Amino acid sequence: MGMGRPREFDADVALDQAMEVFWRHGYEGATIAQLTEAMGINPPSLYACFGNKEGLLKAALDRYTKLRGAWMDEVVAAPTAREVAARMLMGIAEKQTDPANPPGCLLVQGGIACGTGSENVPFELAARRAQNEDQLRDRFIRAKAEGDLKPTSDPAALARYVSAVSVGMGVMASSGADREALRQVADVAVQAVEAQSTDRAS
Amino acid sequence: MGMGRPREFDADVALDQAMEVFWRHGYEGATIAQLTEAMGINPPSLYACFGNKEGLLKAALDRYTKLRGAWMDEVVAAPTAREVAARMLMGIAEKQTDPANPPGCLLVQGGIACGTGSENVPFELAARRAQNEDQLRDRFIRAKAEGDLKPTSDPAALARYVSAVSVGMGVMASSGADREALRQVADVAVQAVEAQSTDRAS
DNA sequence: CCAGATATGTAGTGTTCACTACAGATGTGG
DNA sequence: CCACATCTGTAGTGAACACTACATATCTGG
Repeated sequence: MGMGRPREFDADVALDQAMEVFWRHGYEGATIAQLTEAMGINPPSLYACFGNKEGLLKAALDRYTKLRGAWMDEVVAAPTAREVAARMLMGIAEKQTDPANPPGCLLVQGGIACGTGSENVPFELAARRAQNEDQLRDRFIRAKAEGDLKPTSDPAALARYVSAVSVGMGVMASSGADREALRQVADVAVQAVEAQSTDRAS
Repeated sequence: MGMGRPREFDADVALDQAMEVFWRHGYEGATIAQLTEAMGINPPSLYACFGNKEGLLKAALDRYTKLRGAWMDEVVAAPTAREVAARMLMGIAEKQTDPANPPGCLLVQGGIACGTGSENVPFELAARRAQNEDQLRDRFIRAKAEGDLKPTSDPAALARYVSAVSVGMGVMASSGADREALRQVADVAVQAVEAQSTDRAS
């Protein structure tokens, strides 16, 4: 029994192109024709490899979060909660206005509200955003235990806050806000985390 | 020359129903069939009254911002910048989890990314969000002039920040965050505005 | 070189979409 | 009661959609 004809395209390269299309047009706004053209393949190859349109989105999301995982690790490796928030939000200001990608964040642009039949697309995106929030929360729990955050602070609320600001910045970026505007937002936002921090010399 | 047969439905009532459909499914996810059913009319009535699907969206957005205008006036009527931000964000926590409406904000859920042919829908929504931001900015400019905000503060950046947090909270609400979770985010967010405020006894 | 297995390109499939032609209904002005 | 204008319901329109049948091509194992 042979192993069949080998695939003629690189799935990861194709996913990078698909990511861009979903990023720019959203799940429902992206058509199979646009996706296949960007990926450089024909519909049967797409369906053989990813199952269907939603399967392709999930694969693209997997790749997206995998690519961003290393960066998130750097973010939570910062020495203080304040610095974690600063790295996170300043990094987001950069990334969401990187001309190499569509503006904003795929986990938001992908689809916040969808039509009947695609209801779980928003859930899928929300779940991936929640992963980042959980990572922040765990880091802030540690910061509180270390005395870096005040005893009265709520690490889960802080993580949710930073996550909310990130999402808001992404929407702004997608509607034309430039890098400097986002940096200013990040700068203000960090001050709330600072207000929850202790005054220990760093 | 007669005036023709009178309309059998109330345009505002119909718009309220259309708003809800756009809010829940987004512009592209909402179908004419869903809209006409919710509005209790047939397609020809819809097109005669609103032109096309995009015209209906604009009319629904007009009604949405009109209904919310009174509330925004109350928000900026607060005595201090801090109180403005608190009213705004706490009010948003309430509104975006009001079971009478779909979760989140129509100006975001309506469509952040759209397919080819609907490119100006995201622009349209962004323009309406910018109106709120401008209103906040003007209020913060006044607060700075009054000595309520520090001389080093940037009213435009503060307004952009509050707007970003609002949007982020809306996305969270749409993905299931409950009222208490949003209140906590608002609570943290206000502290950044507080950090930009002077210490005058209020 | 053959059999089995998987990938590819062409050319569709049925369905759903936004939108409308048309005929009948209901109003106003004379 | 009539001419005219606007609305309403029925029943579609062509286009675009996600997805696929099928013949052909390219691999492995024997």
